[in-house]
Amino acid sequence: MMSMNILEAFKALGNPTRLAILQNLREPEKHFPPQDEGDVNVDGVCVGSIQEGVGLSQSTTSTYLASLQRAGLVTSKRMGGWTYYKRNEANIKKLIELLGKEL
Amino acid sequence: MMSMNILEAFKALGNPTRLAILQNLREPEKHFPPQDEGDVNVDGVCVGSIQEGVGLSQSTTSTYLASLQRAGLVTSKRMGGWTYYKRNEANIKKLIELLGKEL
DNA sequence: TCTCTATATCTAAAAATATCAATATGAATT
DNA sequence: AATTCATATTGATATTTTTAGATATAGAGA
Repeated sequence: MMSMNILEAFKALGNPTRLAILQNLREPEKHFPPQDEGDVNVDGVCVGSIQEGVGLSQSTTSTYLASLQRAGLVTSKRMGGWTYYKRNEANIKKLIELLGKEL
Repeated sequence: MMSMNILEAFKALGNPTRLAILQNLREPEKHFPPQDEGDVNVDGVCVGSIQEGVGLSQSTTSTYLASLQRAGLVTSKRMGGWTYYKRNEANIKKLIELLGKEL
């Protein structure tokens, strides 16, 4: 299990789009359309759907998701041609606990 | 009382120096020298002492402190020629609670 | 008033980030 | 194998952040 790093998490979330992505992923079915393959609640949301939500280019969206993943805030799962991203709830919880202690 | 903004807090703390300043201010007497006027625990720490700790220029240190203050994470008090900065514990608590709910 | 001393602000340069278009990759299908 | 679709990566530019030096300000004391 990844050990969370406060600074890296802050850097990733200090951007309005990346913060919004993580927050929207709290209630996937509320913010993203249903998917043919993969349940948004179970498997995560594909990059294309996330891109529509944020209104930025495909490449920027992909880069942002990679950044959130490096910070340990989301996980990705490849299924066929799609990549599904979802929140890493365990790490987010860990981060909040860490903040309570060290911030 | 200022209402905390998650994004602004993340932006301010997504910098290693600013994060370290806030963390060092948790235990002022452990990280900063005693002051002739003003108790580091009660009144806060003057800019000069904070600057020594971070090893950056006076102007940068002052700018960083202003940024932390705009984000609601510290307060400042002017006494004579010195400005003393201390943590805004109420807002920091509020921020952590907000993160627990909204992040 | 003149001069220190501490801090804030202004200006400018260098470094990092944001962002997109183009291209590459990889899986599924024809 | 050629095509298509979704995503990742690369290359390039625009914007923001970082950072320091110079200057301004304000209080304390000679």
